Amino acid sequence: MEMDGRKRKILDAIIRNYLETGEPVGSRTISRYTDLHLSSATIRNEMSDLEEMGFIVQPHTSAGRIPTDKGYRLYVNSIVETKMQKTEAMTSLMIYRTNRLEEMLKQVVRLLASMTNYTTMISAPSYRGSKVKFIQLSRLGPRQLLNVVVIEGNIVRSHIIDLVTDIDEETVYRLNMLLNSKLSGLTLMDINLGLISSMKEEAGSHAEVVSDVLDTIADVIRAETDEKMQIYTSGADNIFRYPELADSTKARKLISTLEEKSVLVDFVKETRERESQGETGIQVYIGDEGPVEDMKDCSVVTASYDLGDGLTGTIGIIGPKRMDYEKAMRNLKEMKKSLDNLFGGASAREPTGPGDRDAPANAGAAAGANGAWPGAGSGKPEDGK
Amino acid sequence: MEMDGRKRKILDAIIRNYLETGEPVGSRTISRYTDLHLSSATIRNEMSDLEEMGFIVQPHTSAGRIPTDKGYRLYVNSIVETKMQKTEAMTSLMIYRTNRLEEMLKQVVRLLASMTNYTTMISAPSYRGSKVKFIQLSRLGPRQLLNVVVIEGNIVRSHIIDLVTDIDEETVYRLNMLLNSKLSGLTLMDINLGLISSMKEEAGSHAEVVSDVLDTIADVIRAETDEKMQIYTSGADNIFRYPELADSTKARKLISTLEEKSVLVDFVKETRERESQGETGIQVYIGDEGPVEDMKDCSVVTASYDLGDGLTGTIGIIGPKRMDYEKAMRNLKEMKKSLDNLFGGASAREPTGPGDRDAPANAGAAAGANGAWPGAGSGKPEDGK
DNA sequence: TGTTAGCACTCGTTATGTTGGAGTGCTAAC
DNA sequence: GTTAGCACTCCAACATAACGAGTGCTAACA
Repeated sequence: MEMDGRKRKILDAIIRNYLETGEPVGSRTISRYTDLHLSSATIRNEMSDLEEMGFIVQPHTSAGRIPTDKGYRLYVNSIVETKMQKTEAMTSLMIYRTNRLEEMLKQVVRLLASMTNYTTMISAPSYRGSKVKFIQLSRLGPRQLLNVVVIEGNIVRSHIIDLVTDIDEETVYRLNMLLNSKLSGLTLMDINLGLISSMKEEAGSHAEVVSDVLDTIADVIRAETDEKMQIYTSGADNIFRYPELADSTKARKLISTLEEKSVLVDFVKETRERESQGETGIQVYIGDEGPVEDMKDCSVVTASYDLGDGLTGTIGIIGPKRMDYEKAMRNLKEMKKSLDNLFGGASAREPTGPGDRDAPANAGAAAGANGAWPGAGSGKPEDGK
Repeated sequence: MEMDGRKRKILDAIIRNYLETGEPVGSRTISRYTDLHLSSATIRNEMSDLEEMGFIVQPHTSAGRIPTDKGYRLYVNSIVETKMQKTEAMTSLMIYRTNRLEEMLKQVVRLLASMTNYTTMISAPSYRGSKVKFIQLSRLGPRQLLNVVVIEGNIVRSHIIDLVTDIDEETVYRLNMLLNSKLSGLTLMDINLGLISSMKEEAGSHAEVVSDVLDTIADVIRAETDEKMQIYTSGADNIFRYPELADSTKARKLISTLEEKSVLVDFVKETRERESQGETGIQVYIGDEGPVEDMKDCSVVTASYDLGDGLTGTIGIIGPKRMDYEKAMRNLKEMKKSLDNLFGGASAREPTGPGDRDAPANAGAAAGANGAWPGAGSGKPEDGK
């Protein structure tokens, strides 16, 4: 069967109507909703065809039609093709100046939730590609060391190491030399367990201490793997806006899934995967298309963001299948843009401000410290209600 | 009206039965449920009295009775008096050895949720009473410093500071001396803004640098105030086990409250408050008794834990009013004990090997990792716009 | 050949009884 | 003081009916 323009229009009308009401939509509604000026009978015929083609279904006999995943997919694709080309101007972020990336992420995700009235998620940026800049051991006591690792992008990780044997300042000094010469400049991915064990051998007389230190560093690396990826969510209560998700069985599963953020990592992975395969921009997972079984009644829209210095993460919107895809994608796109530019996207650098912005590695800290959020100013959640 | 033993037994029976079923309980049920061997008619008379006294109510005429907050309160008090005296042996924590305090807290709260089938919360330990142990500035570049603050209990906070003017190693060294001599040994509460500003004056030629550094430290302190207190929750989906909380309006409010963890801080504060007033052990908030308006259909059971070194926090169980108070209090008490002993209750302090000591040390580091993100103000927050 | 009007039919929703049971309060008898 | 009995209330469950939305089909029409 062929998909002609009229069928297309009718399908669009059905979906759009269903997005608004959440109720199955009948032929009569469409007959007047569209500018096609067709009688309900004709529409019925077409709907019958569309059902046969798999774009819509009846929840039960003699009810209106609702879109299938396949129908949604077509709709989303058409949005991507048409509307998304003319990207609108970025609305500026209403993010208060904060000191911590963590707070910033929470605010972003909260803002997005209040803008869209959907549940939202964001993954903390992972910096697998970033290089080790500086390692320092300090002696806190005869058997206690402070280990600080600074990574490109000015990420700092610090641990305290308790030793079994005493250690003196001299040894600490030599260890510092060894660690910096061996490890700086390498990415966290480069510092694999193989390298670490070979370094342990080289360590000679202080093998034990080195071993402890390296184990700690290995912990740092391990802590940044996918399994431990930090994910923040917001607006979980929004699912109660949509009756089809709000019945207690489904809601419970969803809440549980959102709380157990580990499964959300699958969306981050999947998004990263797709992006690496050339698909770029906004990803849409409709129902079963997503990697998470318990979210098959939902659609998820995701995008990757890039803070620079290899710090990339994923931000997403989770809603019912009848979510307002267009708005969601628009909001997400804007948010992505804001994040991409946060720490000095090439065009967004402002030469004003006290900080030394020249060194690229500086950008993150400088921007954050000086509160030079791009376009801090107006920008309202659209359509609160 | 007097509260005699029989009334007491009947009230107990009513409450216990209601805890199990969630349904209003009638006189006939009680007549057989108890070992009083009274007819339903007699029970009815007594129930009528109990209602007059305010311990139970009828949800509607000719329904059974359900406990009021006052009734619950009496019941809880009786548990405290009788059962809780013989504290049972602590069941050992099924917590995997983890490197990060954060992970540990999440596991605790998850474990407690799965044990009780209620929603649970835990506040990250605050260390307001802890002393500064060690401050270190390291020079990363001509205008960039790494600032590490170690606090008693091996909490580490590190920030990167971007300066407006260049700084040399010599100055960094002198600054280190100044900071350590002035600040170590003081608690975070002692280091108030007054002290900081007086130090700024003393700084002399490097006033600007000192100012930057001290501002950063001030930020660290500020970041540890109540408003920023970290709270973890788990088992939010458990509210759907209890129909009286699961209708979409209430559930939505609750989910929203749990997500917006900031209001949960009120429970932490309240618990701390009560403890400082001599009340000790387990706190129970029934309905309105708690500080949070949106949780008036819930009861909350809380306890403080103490990891040692002044690191104290609060752990709590959130459930319906008909929660199994006895079990909740028991579980909470055990969990509290486990936490109190975790990092070496007096007896457990022996250094039995590096493994044991790892936990506390790294726990601190984890907290440090959180604060490791750049963005502690570099001093001159001229707002970019 | 495509479009439309009309009609019978289905099915979910809502409103309206109807009934049974659980529970109460009251009273009188033990 | 306790109990049995009775009338009454009210909820929950069920059945029934009315209604409306929507469909599929057929026949008529342009």
